[in-house]
Amino acid sequence: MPWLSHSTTNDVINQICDRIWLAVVQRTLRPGARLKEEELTEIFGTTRARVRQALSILEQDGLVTIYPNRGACIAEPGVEDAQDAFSARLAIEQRLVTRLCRSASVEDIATLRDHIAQERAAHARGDSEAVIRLSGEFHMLIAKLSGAELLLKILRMLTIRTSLITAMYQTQATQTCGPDEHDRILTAIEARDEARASNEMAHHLHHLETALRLSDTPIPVSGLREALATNLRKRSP
Amino acid sequence: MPWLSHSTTNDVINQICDRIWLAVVQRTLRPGARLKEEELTEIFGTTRARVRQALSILEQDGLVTIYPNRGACIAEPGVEDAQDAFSARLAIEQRLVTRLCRSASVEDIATLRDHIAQERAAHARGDSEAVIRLSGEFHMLIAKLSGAELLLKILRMLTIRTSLITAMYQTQATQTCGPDEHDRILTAIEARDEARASNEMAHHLHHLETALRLSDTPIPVSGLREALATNLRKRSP
DNA sequence: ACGTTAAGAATTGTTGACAATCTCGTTGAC
DNA sequence: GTCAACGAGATTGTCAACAATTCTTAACGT
Repeated sequence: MPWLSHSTTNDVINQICDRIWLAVVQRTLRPGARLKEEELTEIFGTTRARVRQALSILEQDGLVTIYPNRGACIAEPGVEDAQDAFSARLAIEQRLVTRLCRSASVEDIATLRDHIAQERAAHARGDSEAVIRLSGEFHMLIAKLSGAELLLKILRMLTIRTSLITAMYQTQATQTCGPDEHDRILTAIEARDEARASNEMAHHLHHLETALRLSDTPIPVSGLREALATNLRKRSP
Repeated sequence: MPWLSHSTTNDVINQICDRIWLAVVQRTLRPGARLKEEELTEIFGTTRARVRQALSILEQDGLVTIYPNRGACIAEPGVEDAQDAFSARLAIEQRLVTRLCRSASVEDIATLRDHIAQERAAHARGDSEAVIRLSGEFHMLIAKLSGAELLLKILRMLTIRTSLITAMYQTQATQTCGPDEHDRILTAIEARDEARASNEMAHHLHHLETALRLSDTPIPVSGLREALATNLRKRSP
């Protein structure tokens, strides 16, 4: 259920990381949002040292930016970073699906199919938060099933960037191109057609990227907030 | 001069990370070597908290593994990780050289040519430590010149893995295939021939990997140490 | 009114001592 | 002689108070 076990063995820190990461993915925390240490200690009922460690990890992952002596904020990657991230994702994920075509077991395929079913369900009932989250999880799932620890870690870093970018440059309800494309990828995997799976993945990622590129010039969401109001409080859970 | 600026803004921590990373690259620190916190505090003349932060970062990078309540050691990646790392490096670096073919300035090319000259010099005078270090730096340099922050960070993680693997599974003086192949890559970049540059890079990485794969069955260097003796002291600088 | 400056509040960074855990040599029973 | 329990020493993990920095607010002079 937690998105991904981090490298830390400490449960509390992992929980902090996961919750923040989840909040970003489902748009509860916008890029640029302030993360005060004391606030987090209260929320998670822990000490400031733990929060500090968690923030340090999240900075390594690229989810938050720590301005020395000034605090931590959800990161605001630029368009450059977005292009790099998509570029790298293309390279990594094509390799992942190719590998999965060879190594996927019937259970793996069943797992993926089940996941897509969940996506469809969320899409059908208009639960946009779940759609966004599940859509990202699909790609992480492919990495996890392919069994490559390292590639999973890298893909996580890349997904964080693209998620942030999506949160920043999303004009309106650019539907995250429903589960149909995921289904096409899975079908190719099931048919053990490496070339087709690779192509479908490329098409899918390209689709994602271009959907974002539309809103290239507009200013990031939090730019306004940062420029105008300063004392916004985060909603309490 | 420092291999790569980390994400931290703290100079001391960066220095610790760089020195350890350098020591690993030039085989002063072998995989599996113990890293006691107090020892490091003395060496770098800092506090234990800083050392702890540095170790945490290095763990994120995959250079050290931290065993809870038992201390930190230089990581010992398995052959699986090696294959993944090379696989990812291939994907990333092909993209990097392709990009560099378009964006490289004359100064960039001069920088690369100068670097290869240094490699040749080190190779000529039999300075194997410098050869290993410079050979790795060449790839990082390509990433840096291509201007992609993210890809540089990822390549660093991958290079760490392959360096560790090289240190572990290197049978004898498997010469790190001299600077000639680097030169071929640079020539292709200079000619703006994207396809050829990409191919040369692929060939180069494949060469690196197969040179390692030869010693697949043998046990990692520090496996012996870990299994037999436990109280080895690191040489003092 | 505007910009500047300075004290106070809020927030982050650091330190040192203390607690928890592990390592390893010793002792003792079988 | 072998093995298990034990305890001293060593090493890592945690915490709470203290220090340093930044942000806010308000007063002040021009």
